[in-house]
Amino acid sequence: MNQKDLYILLYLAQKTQLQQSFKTSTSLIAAELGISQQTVSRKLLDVASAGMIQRRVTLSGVEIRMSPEGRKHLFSLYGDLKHLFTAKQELIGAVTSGLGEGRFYMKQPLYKKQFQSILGYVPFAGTLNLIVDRFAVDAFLATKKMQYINGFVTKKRSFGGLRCYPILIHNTNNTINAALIIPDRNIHGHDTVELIAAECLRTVLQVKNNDEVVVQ
Amino acid sequence: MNQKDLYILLYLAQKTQLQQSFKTSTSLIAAELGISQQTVSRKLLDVASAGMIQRRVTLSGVEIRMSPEGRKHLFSLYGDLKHLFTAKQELIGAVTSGLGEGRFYMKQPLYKKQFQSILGYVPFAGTLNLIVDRFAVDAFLATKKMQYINGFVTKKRSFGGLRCYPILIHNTNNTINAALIIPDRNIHGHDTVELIAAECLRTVLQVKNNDEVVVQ
DNA sequence: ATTACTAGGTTCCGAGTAA
DNA sequence: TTTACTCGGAACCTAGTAA
Repeated sequence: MNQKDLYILLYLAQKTQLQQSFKTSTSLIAAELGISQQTVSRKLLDVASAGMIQRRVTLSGVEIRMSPEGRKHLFSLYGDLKHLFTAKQELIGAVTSGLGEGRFYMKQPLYKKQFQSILGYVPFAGTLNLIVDRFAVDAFLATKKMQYINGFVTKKRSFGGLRCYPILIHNTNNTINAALIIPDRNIHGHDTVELIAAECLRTVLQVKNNDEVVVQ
Repeated sequence: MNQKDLYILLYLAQKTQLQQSFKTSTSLIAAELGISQQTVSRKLLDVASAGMIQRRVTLSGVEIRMSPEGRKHLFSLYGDLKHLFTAKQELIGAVTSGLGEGRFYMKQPLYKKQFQSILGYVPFAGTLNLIVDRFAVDAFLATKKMQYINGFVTKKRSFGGLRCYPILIHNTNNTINAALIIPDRNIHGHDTVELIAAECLRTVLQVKNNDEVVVQ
């Protein structure tokens, strides 16, 4: 079967739920897929001759079933996608110096209270900054659960909200629960992320600037 | 993006593992996919302008990344396939009279012994025969685990092997563990399957000929 | 009403080649 | 070496229509 006809097979798989037979007509499929009746007729013949479906012409249209080969073909695609989406995602970053701002933020009681309830611990007063690939961050975070830390206002100034992703951070020295945070008012570009944990990450991981750590 | 270009996106998803960037060249992809360099160049432009990938031309080729939209697109496909393949499969059949052969077979000690070890019980001496859709059987059994019952020879005659699938059978009256068996020497067409259980299924399910039961 | 053939029009592909 | 344009030819799609 031509790779390009995959969408036809997917359509038929949906309609047959992979096992029931499906009574329809070429013009009905044509209307649903936005192509001509003639093309549907031809495509069904193609897909059937590739052994992907069983096709029977009746008085009132066509009756279609997925064949074992068709199911096998789609199952293999399913396996590939499953592998891609469930593979352990990780983000590699190099340690860099923060601006010392993190320490100030982490001391705010209204942040601390929220972190305690979301993460189960009060973070160490200081963040570990990592230089990462901005695109890799997007992809990595897409697979992680986000929890929002609300901003607030004090007499002196206002503090913005933060997106907080619980993660695991490790290098050759250690592995610890931590959280990746992205302030709404981001002082870094998207090439830098901040990590917080119950303890001082620099100490626990025994890292200095430019050392690599892995976030999972 | 054109539905037909899905195979390109799948190829790129594999190569990038959905998140890493992937340095390659149009001619390299062309060779791997068996199409021309020119077509690859055009397809990459198409897929990129559909927002599915991020593409950067470098001195030595192209660098490709999946975009969030591309991942979303594939994730939705993954979800569809997952739904299809993990949906609870069931087989509906109508009770019919056997030829009384089942009872004879079920009395053979060498079958009984194997059933005991595979199913955990000695089946009732008699089978319940169901008329089913032969294609639906294939599809249904494809999702089930098969266990083989060996044939054997006695002084009087030889007995063939059986394929045995542990299943759940139910109707409005009851639900019980049972097994679907398909003799290697099938006396029925593929339109009939035989079911065995610890007890007499006709009695437990309170069924007579033509009543419907569901096999899961 | 169907499916599916033929014919012609459109799209798509790839060889050549510019940048 | 690249990517990607032009353009001729191949592949593909759909209108018309037979069965």
